[in-house]
Parts: sequence; C-alpha cells; structure tokens
Amino acid sequence: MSRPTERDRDATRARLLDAAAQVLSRKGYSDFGVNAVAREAGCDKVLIYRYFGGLEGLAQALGERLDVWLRLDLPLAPGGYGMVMGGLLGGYLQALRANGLVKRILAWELVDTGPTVRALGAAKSRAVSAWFQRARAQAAPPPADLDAPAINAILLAAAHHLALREDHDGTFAGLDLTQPDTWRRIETAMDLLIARAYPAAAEDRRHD
Amino acid sequence: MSRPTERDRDATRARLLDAAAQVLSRKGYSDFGVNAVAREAGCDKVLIYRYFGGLEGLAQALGERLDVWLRLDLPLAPGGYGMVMGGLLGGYLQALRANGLVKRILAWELVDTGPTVRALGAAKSRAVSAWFQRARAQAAPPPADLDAPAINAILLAAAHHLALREDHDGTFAGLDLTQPDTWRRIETAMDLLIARAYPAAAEDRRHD
DNA sequence: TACTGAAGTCACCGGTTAGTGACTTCAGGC
DNA sequence: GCCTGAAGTCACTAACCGGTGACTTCAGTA
Repeated sequence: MSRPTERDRDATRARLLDAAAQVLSRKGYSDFGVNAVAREAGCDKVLIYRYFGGLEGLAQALGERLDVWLRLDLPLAPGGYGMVMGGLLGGYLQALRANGLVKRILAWELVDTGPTVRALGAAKSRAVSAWFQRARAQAAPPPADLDAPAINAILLAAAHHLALREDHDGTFAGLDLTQPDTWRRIETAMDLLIARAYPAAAEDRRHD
Repeated sequence: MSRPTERDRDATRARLLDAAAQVLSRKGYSDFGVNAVAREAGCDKVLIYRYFGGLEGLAQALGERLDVWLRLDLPLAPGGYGMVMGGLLGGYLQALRANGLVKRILAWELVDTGPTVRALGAAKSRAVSAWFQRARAQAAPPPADLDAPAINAILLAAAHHLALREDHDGTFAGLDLTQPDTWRRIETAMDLLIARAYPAAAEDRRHD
C-alpha cells in the first residue's frame, strides 16, 4: 500500500539517521539497536549494515550531525570574566535542557563505555569544546588568583546533572525541577555563585 | 564437590543480596538481571522469585540495606553555615567517590525509569535526605537573603556529576579526574564557592 | 528488449533474557 | 522409620537481540 521505498539510497540513509535520533532521544540508549532503529525508519535492519557498517557507524554519522543540533549561537554578554561566564553558562544550560538528544548522550556516557557511545561522545565533545573555546577567546582573561577551570567545571557539572535529572524524575535535593520557577531560582543561584567567585572589582582592575 | 547449599534460607537470601550488590557495582546496571545475580550467588535464579518475588523485590531489599553502606558518620565541622556546608559537601563527595555501588545507582537513575531502579532510588533518597536533615539540624541557619536550597543543590549536583564522570572516562571539561591533585583543586574550588556565597560576616552578625 | 547491479525484503541462526513447571534432596515432626 | 514440606536443581518455553545469506524487485543502460 504505502510506498516508503523509493529505492533512493541517500533518502534511506537520512531516514535511518532521523530514526536513530528519534529512538535515542525518545526511548533512551537501552532501546537503541538495529532492530528498533530499522523499525522506526520503516525499513530493514540490513540496510544499517550496508549503509553504515553497523550500529557503530550509524552512531558515528549521527555524531557528525550533532554540531548542527547543538548550534549555540548565543550572543556573548559584554562585561568582565564573571559576566561572560555567567551568560555562557546560562545559555548553555537552556540549550542543554531543550536538547533531549544531547541529554540522552550525556546520560549514556555515564553508564557505558562501548565503541558506539564513544563515537557519539567524541563528536559531541568536539562540538561543545569548540564552542566554549570560541566564546572564551572573546572574553576577558580570568582572575589570575583563581582556579577558573576548576570553578567552571563545577558549575558545568552542576548544569549537566540538573538537566539530566529534570527529564528523569524531576526532583533533586528537594527541588522540583518540573517547575519553571525552580529553574529561575537555579539560574539566579548560579549567577550569584559566579558573581561572588569572580568579583567585578578584580576584573575592573584589569581594565586600567 | 563444593557444598554451598546448606538449605539455609536466610543465608541464601543474604548471598543473593551480596551478589546483587556485586553485580551492580562491578558490571553495571545493564548486567543486573536474575541470571547474572543467581550466577554470582552460585544458586538458581528461581530462588530470587521465591525469596524476593523477583528482581524488583531484590532491588527493594538492596535499597533498604543502602543506609548501611552509605554510613556517613562524619563529624560536623563547627562554624557558621558556610563552614558547616563546606565540610558536609566535602565529606559527602569523598564518601560518594569511594562508594561504587551508590554511584552505579545514581547513574542508573539517569538512564532508566523502570520499577527496579525506582525501588532502589527511593530507598537511597530516603536514607540520604534523612542524613542531610539530621546534619542541617545541628548547623546554624542559612543567611536569610540567600536561596540556600538552590545553591546547595547546584553544588550537590556538581559533586554527583563529577563523581560519576570519574569512573567513566575520567575527564570532564578539560580536567583529568584520574589525578588526585585534580580532586584537591575541585575541593578547593568548592570551598571557595561556598565561602564566597556564604560570607562569614553575614553569619557572625547572627551570633550577636 | 534483455541484462546487470543495486535497493529492499524475508527467513533464518546462535545467543541471551525472564519466567515457570517438574523434579530431586534433605530436615524435622510424629 | 515414615511423611510432609521446604530448599535447591534442572529443563524448558517464549521473546528478544545482533547478524547474515538468499531472495525479490526495480531502474538505468547497452
């Protein structure tokens, strides 16, 4: 009846990639397999082997498309190091929360070390670090007396973990992550932590 | 040859619980099943159904033993709210890093919502929150002008995420989590964040 | 028009899983 | 000493997985 098969190799490849993203972001990594992806794409699983060399190759191709989905073209807020970092982290948190696929990959990385998730994680890590690199190049240098990498890693880890907990059971440490107001509180608290860790006075002195 | 079966129901129950903890903390949650646990315990899987009603009941019983493993009898550091929170968080981070089982469960919670992990997570959450409640009761109240729950949740989330990344690929945001020195830097940065978020001056004023 | 090769389908294989029924083995009460 | 019931073992089913070989169907081309 329906004619999903037009014998178009590129179209089928694209359908498989879309299906892989769908399965991964909706069902999670444990359901991410050749059977489920092929079922979602409406074609036979053998095509995954023919076109991608297997599930690992499909994940690799999916990772190479990640930079498209993780497009983080946030305008950089002007100001000192603390202001820039605050804007960066807030934007990243919002982008992450809205990106179910990236969240699934982040969670997957925490429970598996297989080649499939490695291919995905490497591609994602490349895209994100390039973005941070580019953003940092436009910002003022951090105060020399602080361990900025450690501080930023802590805040980034918090953003990751809270975003991951959000679409799991929606609670963390007594906070209700399903309420928008909770996220406003979190962003305010993050801004406060950053503002007090990177006081503006230390930065102003650099502007002399 | 070996006589592991002494027809002792309680001993077999305990063996199954130990085996469940072993499998979960060593192999991870994806290998956590009736077959693997029974194999580890050296008995038949049917006993899991007979004694625990299935894998879910076994996980429930395991969760009820979690308070034993998560024994956090850290002495509370004296001082203001910030000092107490800093000591609390540092101790929690160290205890968490040393506890592979709890880390596995935390990661499991991020990728699965099935009844088995829910039973575990609920029991763990109960134990941890009771401990935090008890610790907070002995500390000074937080500064009223700050959103202490949000700030603490951020730092706790960071501790969770960094601990989980440690025994995965050992890197996060450019930090090498396999180096003890990196963890010293992280603890120092956490202390700095807490100290500046909860300045001692605001607390001293409460002591009048 | 006939052929060739690629696109796509189907059926199977071996392996693993959860779960169940039937069986044997033993210990304690009478 | 026997008998009942529980502890433990074994074998099996049904369903799923990843992976593969054989097949059909179609499009472009000579």
